[in-house]
Amino acid sequence: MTVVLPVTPTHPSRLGAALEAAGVERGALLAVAVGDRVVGLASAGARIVVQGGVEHLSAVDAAVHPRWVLWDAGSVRALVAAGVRLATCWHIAAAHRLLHGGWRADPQRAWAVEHGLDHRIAPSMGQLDLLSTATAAGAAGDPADPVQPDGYLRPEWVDGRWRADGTMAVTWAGTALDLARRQRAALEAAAPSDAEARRWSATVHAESAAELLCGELEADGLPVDLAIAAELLRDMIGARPVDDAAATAARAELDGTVLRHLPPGSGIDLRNPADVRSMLRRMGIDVPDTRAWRLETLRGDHAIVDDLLRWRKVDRIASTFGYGWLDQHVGTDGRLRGEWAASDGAAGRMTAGAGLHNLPAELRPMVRAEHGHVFVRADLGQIEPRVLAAVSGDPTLGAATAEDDLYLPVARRLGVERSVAKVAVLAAMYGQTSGTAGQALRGMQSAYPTAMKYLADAAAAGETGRPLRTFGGRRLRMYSIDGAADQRAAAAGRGRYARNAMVQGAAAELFKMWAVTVRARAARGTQVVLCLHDELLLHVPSAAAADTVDLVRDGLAEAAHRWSPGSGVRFVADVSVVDSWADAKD
DNA sequence: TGCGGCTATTG
DNA sequence: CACAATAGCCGCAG
Repeated sequence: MTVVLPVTPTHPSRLGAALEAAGVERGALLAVAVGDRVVGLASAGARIVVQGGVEHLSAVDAAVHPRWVLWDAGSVRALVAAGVRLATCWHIAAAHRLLHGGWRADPQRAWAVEHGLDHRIAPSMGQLDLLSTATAAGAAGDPADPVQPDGYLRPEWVDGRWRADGTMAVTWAGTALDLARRQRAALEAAAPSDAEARRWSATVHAESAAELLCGELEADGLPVDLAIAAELLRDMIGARPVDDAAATAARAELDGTVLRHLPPGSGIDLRNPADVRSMLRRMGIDVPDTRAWRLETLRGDHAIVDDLLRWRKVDRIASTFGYGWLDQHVGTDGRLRGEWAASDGAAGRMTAGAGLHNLPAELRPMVRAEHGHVFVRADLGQIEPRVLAAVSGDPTLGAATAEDDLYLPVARRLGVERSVAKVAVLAAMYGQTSGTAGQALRGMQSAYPTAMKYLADAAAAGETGRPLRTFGGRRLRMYSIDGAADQRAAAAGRGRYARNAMVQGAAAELFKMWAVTVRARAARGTQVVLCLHDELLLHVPSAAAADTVDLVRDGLAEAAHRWSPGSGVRFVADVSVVDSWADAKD
């Protein structure tokens, strides 16, 4: 039974009371559609129009603690931009990516796939001006219904037709609610056991919260000391050029440090690898490519190699992380902001733009806590082999995780040096077959048969194009190799991809569960400012540092337990309190 | 203007 | 240069 309650929330408690009266309780799905000065809410028992903005939703969240249903990253951005920070959600796009794989997860696609419709022929706004008879027939019916007679969403609703109208906003929220429930049912149907259904559900919840976290990471940014940044850049690439002419001159001067070894007017472009290669050949250095690691060993052959490598380093900083980068991505508030994606790429890792994930180590001293604050920095130790132990259920590898350094017991068991053991474990997870890992890899086979079988099964699925699911339930679709010139090489590549994605993907799921657990428990004034695959950086008031260190450790234990209850696998984290990201760990 | 190749950086 | 990613510049095709 649907109840419609027009509410003008002059006080947030009125809205909370309305929700309570409608039977919305902790953890219940509550869809929200944020329009223009109007918000639509939809729960199992109520449809509520909120006249006005979203500013009261934080208070409602704290009081009722529902699981908010959101469509996508755009919904998250709209809420965060309005200052709303929700505790949890059901993120339809995140759930879609986990359930079905792939990256695209817009409302129309998520809706179509969950209704057994072909998303490739779904109607879109672009088609409306060239309506074919078929789509016109499909689009008939009541335009006030977001769902067409043919089952697809109406493109104009997807496009935001509902934003200005309260009744339409609640209808759109109701559509999201229907889809979320359908996704939840599909997840339970796809899970082979109750344990997996619980685990996959926990993963969707964590992935959803990670979407909220990404919205906050985008809004909050990473604290940067602009004075230190300028100083670092001045030392590395020189002072900021005053105009374009000065910039050109500085570039020519830098090029000269390498070109001085050549006769004038040689026409070599240092930014063109083919030119660099022929330049080196002229000096008697013949290389198949000019990558730094290859030139490294040839430093003594000719002075130009040394100068070239130095030029590369400076040019790289100047072009990618120079003054232009600083101007573009660091705000006047000293925060470095980039775009964040909660689940990107092959295995569902978090990704970030603006150099946040590949900032050169030499520039990290610019990342500094603000006055009265410190960073709590935490990174997981040896996460991938520990994750392999958990997901494969290998008892011997699991026992090895009891040690702080997992590679020591592995080395003892294989009867090899620690360094060899480490290479062997990594080679097994990455699918390396060549190189020095061969002998130790055979040792791995007899010492850890369960883990090795898990990896071999993943590789076999990849090679034959069978899709997989990670430990947390994320579907890994195998890309087509039909067009590949060398079918066997392509199949082997997909085998390595699958083998690695099962481990890296599961590690990403555990990491996100940790990150969102920390986010949920963090005190007011504490911000998660960076997530880097196995590392968390928190910006905290100095007085809260000690408590936050405990929180990060407890959060890892809590997340690991929720992620793999009873696996017995131990996860470890290095945690330190620092003023700068570059500071040594304690 | 878009795309593949090369290069560098990170986990 | 095993696995994953972002990003810049160059040459080339359209």
